[in-house]
Amino acid sequence: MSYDKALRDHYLKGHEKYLRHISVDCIIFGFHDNELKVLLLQAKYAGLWGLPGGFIKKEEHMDEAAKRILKERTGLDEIYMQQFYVFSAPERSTRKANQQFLKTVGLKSNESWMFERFITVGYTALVDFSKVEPVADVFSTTCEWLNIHEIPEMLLDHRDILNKALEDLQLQLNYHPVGYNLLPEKFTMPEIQKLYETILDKKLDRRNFQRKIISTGILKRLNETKKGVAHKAPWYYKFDQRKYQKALKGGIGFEL
Amino acid sequence: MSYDKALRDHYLKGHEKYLRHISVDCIIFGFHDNELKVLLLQAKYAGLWGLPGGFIKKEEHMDEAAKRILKERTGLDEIYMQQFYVFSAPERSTRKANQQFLKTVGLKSNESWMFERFITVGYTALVDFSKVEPVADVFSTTCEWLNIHEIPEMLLDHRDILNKALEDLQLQLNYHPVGYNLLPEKFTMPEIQKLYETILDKKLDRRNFQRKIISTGILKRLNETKKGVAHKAPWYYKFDQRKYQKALKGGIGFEL
DNA sequence: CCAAAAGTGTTTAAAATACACCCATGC
DNA sequence: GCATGGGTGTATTTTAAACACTTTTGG
Repeated sequence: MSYDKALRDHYLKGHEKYLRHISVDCIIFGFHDNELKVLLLQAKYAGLWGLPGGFIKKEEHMDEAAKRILKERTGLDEIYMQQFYVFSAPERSTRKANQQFLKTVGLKSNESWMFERFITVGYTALVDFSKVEPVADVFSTTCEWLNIHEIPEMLLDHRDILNKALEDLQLQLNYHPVGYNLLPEKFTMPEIQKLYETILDKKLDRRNFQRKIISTGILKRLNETKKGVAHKAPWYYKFDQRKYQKALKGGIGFEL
Repeated sequence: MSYDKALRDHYLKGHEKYLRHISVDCIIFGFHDNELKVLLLQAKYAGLWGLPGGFIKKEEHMDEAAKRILKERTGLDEIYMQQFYVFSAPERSTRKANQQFLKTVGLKSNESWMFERFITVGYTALVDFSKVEPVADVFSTTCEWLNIHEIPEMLLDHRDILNKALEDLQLQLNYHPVGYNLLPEKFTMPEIQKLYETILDKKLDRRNFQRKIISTGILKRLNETKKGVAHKAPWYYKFDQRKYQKALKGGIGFEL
């Protein structure tokens, strides 16, 4: 099936496979070069950036749909994802944004389920930047990591969704351990501190941070230090998987 | 239009008015006789109890749908409602639960949008028990307040939804002021304390509670005490609307 | 005047914050 | 040997928890 044929098919018959009116949008966070990144797609026709998203199959759990979408864009599997909010303004999915697109596939706006109203559920994922191989979807020219502080204009209400996800992430930080997927297997104390500082967008006291993160018990110090730095070598740590998973469910009580 | 005609119509043509596959369920909490109550409906045919729910009109914001449903069951307007979770298991809305119902309206299960799969969004509301006049919907024989500790068997996954709502409410207590709708216009310190104790399901220290709740600034003490009690008369308080609303948005930081 | 329940204050413990000194490494 | 940045400890402040005595009111 040719590219355009497949696309036409999706527009005309996608509703036989997917639930109408509901979509899922994923906010995929990564951490690299001491910066918080988010994975975005650049739309073919508008040129604007958008969140990786998709639809729910007729017999699929919404959580599974989110994971499937994540896998399609990143190749990653087995990632913890969490819904954080439903965006339901009737004017949020405007047909205007897709007029260009419509022409190319030769459809009228009343011919496709894709131009009906959509309510979207936002999901967040925290992933290992280095393990991601971004893959664009059929609507997009490219899929890339963008610095959280350098986000260009976005499609529809995606900017609002991203902002809400960020807020949510900052709140999550107080209840759930964060970092397992964002950091490499082993990491130093300054590295995990920088991650927290980046997410919270504020400086933290080095010594108090260390005391608190240690007191949660989710870290294990390795018998190994970082080499090749022009100062005292920091220890490597890794997450204690058992306690980390326990904390993911039960929560940890600390504030920063 | 006769009752059965209207119902048949809803089953056959409701999808022209409402979005398919998405519903809203409301967990409406009230406080009375020092007990936390929840407003439930008893289904006509199964006899089981269910949450007040409904659908989203084609051009309606989901928040508006929730408020409309609340109003239909309680008569109340202008109530703060909040989405707390989306329930999306594909097996959650089973046709089996509605077989009895099907017969009475003389429909086959593949004839109505109502028997397709539904994803539901949970909303919570905290309302003034005394102002509610419960009204059953067309699927139910009765609409009543039930004590949170005496909930009978419920429809579908409604018990899970209720449990999640309760958890959410307990968490909310740490961030948002609670009580404006649950308590009468003026109330005493022991009364609001009892409310918090009921929601959290644990005893709180009288003196420490008072100090904390006062320190939030959301209360104003009136120049009036409760009369006719065989002991020292407690002061009446009311909420400082300006600060209460501010705290609703900005949050208040305290734990109990 | 007594029982019941509210008002208020103090002492103690724990947690968060601020801060200072020492140590290892590469240049 | 010195600049850089990490490791560790301690004093201080703030917040939470535990607790006791006094006050008011109806019966």
